[in-house]
Amino acid sequence: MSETEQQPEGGARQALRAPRGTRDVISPEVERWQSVEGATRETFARYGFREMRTPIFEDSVVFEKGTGETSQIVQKETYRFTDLGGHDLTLRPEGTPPVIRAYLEHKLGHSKDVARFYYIGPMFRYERPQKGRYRQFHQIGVEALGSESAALDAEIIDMAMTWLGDLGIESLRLVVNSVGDVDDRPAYMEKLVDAQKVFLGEMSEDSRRRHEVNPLRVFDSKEPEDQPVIEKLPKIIDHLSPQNRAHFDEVCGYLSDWGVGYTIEPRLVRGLDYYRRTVFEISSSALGAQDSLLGGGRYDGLVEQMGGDDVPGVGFAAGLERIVLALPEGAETASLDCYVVTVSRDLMPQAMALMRDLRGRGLRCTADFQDRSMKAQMKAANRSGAPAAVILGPDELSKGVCNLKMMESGEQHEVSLEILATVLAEELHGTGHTG
RNA sequence: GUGAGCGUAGCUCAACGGUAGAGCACUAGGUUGUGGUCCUAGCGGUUGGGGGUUCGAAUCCCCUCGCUCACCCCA
Repeated sequence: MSETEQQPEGGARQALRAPRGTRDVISPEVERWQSVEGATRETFARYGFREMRTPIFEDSVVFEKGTGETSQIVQKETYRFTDLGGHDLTLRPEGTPPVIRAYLEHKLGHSKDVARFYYIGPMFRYERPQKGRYRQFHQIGVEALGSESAALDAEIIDMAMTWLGDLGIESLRLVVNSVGDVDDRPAYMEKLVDAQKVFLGEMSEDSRRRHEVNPLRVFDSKEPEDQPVIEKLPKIIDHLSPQNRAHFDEVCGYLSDWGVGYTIEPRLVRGLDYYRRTVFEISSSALGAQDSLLGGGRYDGLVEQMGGDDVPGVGFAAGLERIVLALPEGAETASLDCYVVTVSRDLMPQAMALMRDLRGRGLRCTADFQDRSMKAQMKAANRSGAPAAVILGPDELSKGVCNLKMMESGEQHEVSLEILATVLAEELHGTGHTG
């Protein structure tokens, strides 16, 4: 706990960097994020979900009650601090508890309709960074509160698969399982713990620890030595109560009817403690060790645990960074319609006026602001990716025209300044450069 | 928190004990008003930071910071 100053920092100038585990999302990557976000909003809207934006920090109790005081996330991975007013706050490590907090705070369950929300935003966990894992990462999540219908579970799983498929992500693998609830979980846990005790000597050190902390997670072990043991342990899927078994079969029935490919994975046990009954996970082989793109499940009981009525819920969260990583290569779209080039620097006022006019008509344009030679401006125009260059010189201006040069073909012709915007729009449309 | 690998110009890399180089990129010129090819020239690094060994360190040793991958955990 003792803080020792250990930062030589000898040199005069130490480059400033983004904090460990955080990153800057810069063009062209940021355009990929934007396209994912746009497609996400459209897809979710088709299923009746509305966006909810909650604060990125909450009173720490929100996560203690929601995520769980004993969970690893809350115990070891939160960015938790006391603000100047003495409030105990936590940067949100996941999206579900804040949504439920807001649902309760604003009495959104009042109508008894199923409340459907989605969120997109940063989450924070103090972990060792790795491929597809960051300290500030971004999640896209959905929550549906107010129904325990298996149809809802199936719909949400279907939406998740449709969504990721529409984004163009290939090699998706959907696994589903049921982890039971109060009806069958306590009895099963006893059986599981007893069974594990028999094999303790054969289990890895990590799994012996899991046995103490969270016996279910032994199923998650990747240790080779644990695999034979796991095979012999009782599976919760075989110990479900009749009603939970029926619920799970119904979910699977829907998926089968719809042709959604899935695998029942008895070993799937999600990390968060609040999951009940249906759990699912979608992974992609396009990623490394952190191959889980999306995970979710039902969390009946969580709303009550957070101080509300007994409202059932189901949802999922997906990692935006991982989705972007798994995305297929896409063509870059031009971010400019034209680049304005002047023959000499004293024409800058005319160039500025022209650009104001073009922008007013909805066209995207820019120019060189460093008084560089025309050749340099043309190089910049080329680099900018703009499909067209608009050239202004004394000759053109005296005639009230400009030279419109299409960069790809190299063709160039005079166009009256008055109709430039229209002509340009037509040219761009014709060549599919409207991006 | 644990383990392994790696940090040299904007980028990708070379030099592996004798005071740092290439390609690409960038800038300018060849073209007195025109980019993307070509040619020429130029800019650019106290080799992540600190300490040590040595006559001499990018190169060897230690510490530190960071990156990467994996464990863990999870999106």
